[in-house]
Amino acid sequence: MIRLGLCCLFVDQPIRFRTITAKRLAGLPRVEQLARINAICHENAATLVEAVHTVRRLRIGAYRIPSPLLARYTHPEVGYTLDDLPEGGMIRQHLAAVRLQSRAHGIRLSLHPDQFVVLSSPRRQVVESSLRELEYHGLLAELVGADVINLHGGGAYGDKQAALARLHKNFARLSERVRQRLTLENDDRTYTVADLQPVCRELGIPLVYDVHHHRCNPDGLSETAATEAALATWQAVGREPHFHLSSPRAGWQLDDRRPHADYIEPDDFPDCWKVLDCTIDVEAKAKEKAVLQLQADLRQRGVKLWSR
DNA sequence: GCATGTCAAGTTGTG
DNA sequence: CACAACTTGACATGC
Repeated sequence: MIRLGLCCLFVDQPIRFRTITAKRLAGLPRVEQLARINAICHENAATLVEAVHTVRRLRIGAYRIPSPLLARYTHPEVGYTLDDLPEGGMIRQHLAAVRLQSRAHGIRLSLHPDQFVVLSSPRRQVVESSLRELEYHGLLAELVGADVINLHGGGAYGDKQAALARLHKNFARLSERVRQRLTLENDDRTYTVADLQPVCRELGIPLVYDVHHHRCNPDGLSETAATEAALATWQAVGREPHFHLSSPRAGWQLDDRRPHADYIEPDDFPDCWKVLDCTIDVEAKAKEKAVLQLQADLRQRGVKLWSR
């Protein structure tokens, strides 16, 4: 059975997450900073409850939580912990409600730290801030019950093997709760499935196969072979596979096919995925509308879809 | 009122 | 060598 996932945001549904910049907070006294952060985090946690509820109502089986949910959590100047916030307890309660709701309804939750999180960097500061950011994701994942923290390989710096060796070494510095959730994803410029598979096997972590990135950044593997390679990493840990799908905004024939389209072109859905039991995050600008449209298109083509 | 620019962070590839 | 792309809302500033 196929489970399609929504990534972070909604277009039609009235669900909006809030944020604040560090610069905006910088001039305020600490108490005032924490009050502003508290209001945003509290609202975002309540919004997340609504998001999961809405996803369930729309019969969408997976949801990627926005990383900045707890705004500026790891910022060196204005960072904080939940215990620093006046309503930290309430925020924890909302996040616990998300965990219970997602478990009760079988909705799979994931996180995807952004491009600043790089475990392969030769720069110490970059690695240190990445570790901090990943620990924040680990805390959030534990509180809401997300089983995937998905990361890219990062830069190559002229030597992929050396870079992956650094990633390998830095992985050991992560807490248990991050390590048991971390996954690696092939990207559209540097690391392919062929590059990442050995690292994933060594680390005992799963590989998130993004077929759109594979089409932009090929490695000689067929889509079937890449799918098989990724599947093996999920089977090794006894968990449901997780893939990514998107369609190019400007068509496959143009130079730059990396930007994502509003919707998924059904023909871009790999045939070899149609019979799998797996989660597929839909990366499309039209967000929940694109997920619902693809569900309808796949159903029409006889694909069995998750629905409850 | 509306358009525009800025905001923590990394890296690659283009012009 | 500078800068756009990945990506999005909040707010300040200027017209």
